[in-house]
Amino acid sequence: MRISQLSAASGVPIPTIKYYLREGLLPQGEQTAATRAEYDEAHLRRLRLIRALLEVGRVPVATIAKIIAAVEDEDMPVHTMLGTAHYALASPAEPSPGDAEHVRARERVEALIAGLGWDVKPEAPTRDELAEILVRLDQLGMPATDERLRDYADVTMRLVSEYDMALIPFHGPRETAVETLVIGTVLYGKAFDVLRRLAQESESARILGT
Amino acid sequence: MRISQLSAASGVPIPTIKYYLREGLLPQGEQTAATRAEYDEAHLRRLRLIRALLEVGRVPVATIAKIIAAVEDEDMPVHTMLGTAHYALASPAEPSPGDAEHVRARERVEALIAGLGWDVKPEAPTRDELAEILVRLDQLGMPATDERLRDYADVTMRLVSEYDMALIPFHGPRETAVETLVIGTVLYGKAFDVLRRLAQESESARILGT
DNA sequence: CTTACCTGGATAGCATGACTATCCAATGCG
DNA sequence: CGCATTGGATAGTCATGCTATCCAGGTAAG
Repeated sequence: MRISQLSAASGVPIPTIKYYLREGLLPQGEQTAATRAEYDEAHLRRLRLIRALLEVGRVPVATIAKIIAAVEDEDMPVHTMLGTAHYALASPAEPSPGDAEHVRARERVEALIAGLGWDVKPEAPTRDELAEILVRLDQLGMPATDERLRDYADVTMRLVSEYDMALIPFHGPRETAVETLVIGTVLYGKAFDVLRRLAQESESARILGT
Repeated sequence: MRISQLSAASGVPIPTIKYYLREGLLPQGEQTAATRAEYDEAHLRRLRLIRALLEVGRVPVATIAKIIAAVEDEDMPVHTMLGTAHYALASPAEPSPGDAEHVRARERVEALIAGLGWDVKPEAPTRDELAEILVRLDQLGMPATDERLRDYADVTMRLVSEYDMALIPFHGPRETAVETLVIGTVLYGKAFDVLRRLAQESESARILGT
């Protein structure tokens, strides 16, 4: 299919598709002539993934590009690729990881992870992300209790191991594994968020008698 | 305290504080003279809330302004105020709520909510948000099973009723109730997200034998 | 006093991110 | 044959969230 058909099938304007091609989010089509290239189903699928990450997950274009680059680097082993993709989805580095409050929160995070017996790399950016949230909660006068964190973590792990990770085809094509991981992280993450807000509304109505 | 002290105490630059004042995120200080105003602890607290929502939750300034406006409208009953704040936190309207796919997904959402016995207003934007995610998952060839959605929802409701809503001082000052709700939605929502990513990393390491 | 420094208020400018528009020469289909 | 389409390149746009500059009135240490 040509670019105009790819555009029609996906609903993405041609200039935007060209932009994604430039940014390396979408692989080049197969050149059939100097001014003609063919696109296929894989491009359409990739385009849908890009739009889902951008529009639902608000993942920056630059982050998507990093993930794609890891997929396309055939020399990278699958677990490294998945790790790269995963870390790319972390929020951009927080400003504070230096002060005393953050260090203390960071220690609470270490203790939590150790207590759960989780296997998380010491340099995972996720650790600082969580610590930063604890700092903010403290500053707002609503510190998170160990019990609450622990409970959230237990529930999270159950769902992750039962669904998110159980469904990843680790030994299939690399592209598919990353796709499944990213969809699990971003789209189901968002689904979780929305369900939480729905549950909050329902509980609020129940408590306040609508 | 004067603006320079507020700035020093919060770490937010003076021009940024002035910007928040202009946008109505922060109430005016008490004017003590034509060119002098006094700020207090409430301003500092509000500033910390704003920064947490912006930096951790990535909530747009315009959305924060809407929430503040609801708090400041003394005529608005508490449950209306909480509803307003809550809906303001929904993602900006999705583009598709018209086509056939979305309508079908929307019906699945209705069925889910009904099946759970949740009390959610028919016009809640959250319904469309969830439907939109289901549409994307379908398009990506990874449709969400009813079982998975149901399981996510059950777990979510347990945590929400046990923590998020249980801790809201519904009958205290209106400002505090909204603050608690918003923190519960945004900061704990983010904490959940980070815990999920930590759990995913740990599971991935376990499965791939690191 | 007085003089250097803050203030609050107003206006304008900037950086980033995600597009969108315009050109251009080379096709290629009818 | 001739005109719409294509790929590639370059530049412009729009929304956000600040940041910088001015200005005149006010404060406060010496």
